[in-house]
Amino acid sequence: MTTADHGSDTRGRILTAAQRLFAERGYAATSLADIAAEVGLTKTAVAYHFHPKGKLAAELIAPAADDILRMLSTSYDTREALVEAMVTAAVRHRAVIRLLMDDLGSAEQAPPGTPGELIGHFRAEILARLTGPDPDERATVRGWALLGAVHWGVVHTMELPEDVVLEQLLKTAAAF
Amino acid sequence: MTTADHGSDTRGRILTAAQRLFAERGYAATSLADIAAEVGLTKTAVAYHFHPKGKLAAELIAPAADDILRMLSTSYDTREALVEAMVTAAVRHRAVIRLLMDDLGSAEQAPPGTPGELIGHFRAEILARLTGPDPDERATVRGWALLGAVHWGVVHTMELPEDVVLEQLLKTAAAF
Amino acid sequence: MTTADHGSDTRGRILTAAQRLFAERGYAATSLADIAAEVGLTKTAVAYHFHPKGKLAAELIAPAADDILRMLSTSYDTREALVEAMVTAAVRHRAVIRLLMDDLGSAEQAPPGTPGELIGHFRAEILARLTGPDPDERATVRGWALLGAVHWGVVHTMELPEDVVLEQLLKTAAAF
Amino acid sequence: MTTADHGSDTRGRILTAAQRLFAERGYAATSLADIAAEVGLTKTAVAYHFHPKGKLAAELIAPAADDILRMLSTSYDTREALVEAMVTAAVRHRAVIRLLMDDLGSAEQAPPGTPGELIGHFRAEILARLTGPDPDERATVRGWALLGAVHWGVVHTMELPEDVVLEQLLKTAAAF
DNA sequence: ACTGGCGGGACCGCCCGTTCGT
DNA sequence: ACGAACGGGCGGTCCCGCCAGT
Repeated sequence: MTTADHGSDTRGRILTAAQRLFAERGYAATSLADIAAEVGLTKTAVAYHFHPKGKLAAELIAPAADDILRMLSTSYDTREALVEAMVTAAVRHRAVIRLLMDDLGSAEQAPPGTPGELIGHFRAEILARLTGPDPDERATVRGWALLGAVHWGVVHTMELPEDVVLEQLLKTAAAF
Repeated sequence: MTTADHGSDTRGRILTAAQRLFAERGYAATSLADIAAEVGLTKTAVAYHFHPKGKLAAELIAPAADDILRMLSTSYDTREALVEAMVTAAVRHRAVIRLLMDDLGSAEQAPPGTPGELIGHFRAEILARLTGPDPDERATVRGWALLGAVHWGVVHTMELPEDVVLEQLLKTAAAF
Repeated sequence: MTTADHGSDTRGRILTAAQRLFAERGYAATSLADIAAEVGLTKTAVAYHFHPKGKLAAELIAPAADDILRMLSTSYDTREALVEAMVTAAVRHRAVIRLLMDDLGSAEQAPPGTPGELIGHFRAEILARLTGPDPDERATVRGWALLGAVHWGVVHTMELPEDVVLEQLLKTAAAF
Repeated sequence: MTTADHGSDTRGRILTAAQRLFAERGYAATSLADIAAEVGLTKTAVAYHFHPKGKLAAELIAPAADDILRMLSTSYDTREALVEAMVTAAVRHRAVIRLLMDDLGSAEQAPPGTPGELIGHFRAEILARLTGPDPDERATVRGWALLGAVHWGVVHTMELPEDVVLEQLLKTAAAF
């Protein structure tokens, strides 16, 4: 209605299926055929809509990436505020957080231009914000630990209500 | 020198190379050819020593798996003691912890008998120990978060001195 | 022309080529690449149409297997009638008889479900019908000899006219 | 005792094992490793004694081949006499007849020099003797049928007493 | 918008043959 | 005489990408 969703929105259905499968098996372990089968199409149809495979991931993570980018360009008064923003973003985009923080960074060789490159920078940037400039070794460990806590806390609790996860994760992260 | 190391210990060199590559790219993303190239051999030579590919992973994680198993069969007085044991084990085996906690669980289909199955149980068991029996949703989130903190805290700080990582991670985990 | 033959009937051409090569070299000794080269395709294209390799064999022997099955479920008045039916079927399907009676039975491990298993039963069943129930050793030898006569008489005379082979084989078999 | 059987006659044990496996699975489907395992050796040991794999087959079929050659250079008064000689030879060498008449002829490409070439000539020669010079199509069919009868009658009755097989096969062959 | 057909490439497993060393 | 170690090559499977149709 917003614009014009032509034919029962195949694109959307592909996106949804891909999101699920990527979240379950990971990006590299999910083939176009798997996705196609899930939607009831052929591999070609999927490839038609999302040309190379990477574009599927790119489109899925786009809103999340925007949020993160915005977060990164914001200056928070306290570390607590930053952590809160981070956790909130992670929970809101939990369906694709694995792609953003793990999968694409390792799976692809990250040739410049692909999302893979971007992922690497994300993690590095967020870590930098968490640890401050020129961090010592201990701060680095703490930073990664926090990132891991949020990541796993979100990824492995997909079946739990979103607000519960958010609330608890905020509490947990604050303890760091 | 002790007994007779025939080919300047090719097996060991393969193991070392594989450990590095698995840690960097993950199990599934590392081919026998990659490992072979790293050691200066052909795929065939690698396959000769470890056949099939899974045995390589199995041998790499064996000591770590033993430690974890021992940990799981031990009853600790306090939760703190359990966490400490867990963190210590994770750090000591940090070179293969990714295989143990992530990679094999997703990569392989986990047909019964393969290590993949074992991995799944590991995580579930450890989580159960952390959260106690019949946990509520919040405890579950906290449990996964702790696991994630340890995992990432170890995996992404491979170039840092082991004792520093251990010390800091113990502190961080205690805060949970 | 009838309906729509898309790619000048590649499937059929593959089937034909495979039939020839299987008959000449045997199933196991014929690779997908061999077949592909014969048709002017790549290995991939062949695998696309018949996947896995076993399906090629399965499709080739299907009509013959049906005939044999029908034969086995028919009760003939005289032994002569049975032999005649057997010879007729063998000659009619001479292009694939090697697959049916020899190749698949030995080549594949015959894990239940594969055609290999079926082949073994075929031979055993036919033999049982020829020798009658609870045969003595001499009858067994005679049975196998008849089977061999038909098999070789058909397989090694592929370039001879079908009706000549049939006629002569019927005469020969009757002498048993 | 005749000469000097050095080390518990490893050669002989390899030969025996190979004979069995070749008879069961066929030449191509039997690997050097299979044979080695059967004898309790490594592939290398087998390869040491029989250099390429073909020599194993060659040595196994040598006595049988000699018999056949002698048969082919003999002129028999009647066709019956020829058939009798043929059947007798086949039964006597039944353990390797599959190699002689089937396996090597198809498995190897028969590059000149290998036994494969020889096999092809064997069959052609024997057929020629059976059918006479310049045979018509019907005689050819009959010839192959006889060959097949003998072959299968021998190959599929390996567990039966040799004399029973011989006696019955002579009778059967006479009916042709 | 969607499909069938096909190519190219990579990976693992298998097998034979060979060079060392014992 | 025999074993450990290693190379080269092939076979089947899977996956992504492309092109011509519809």
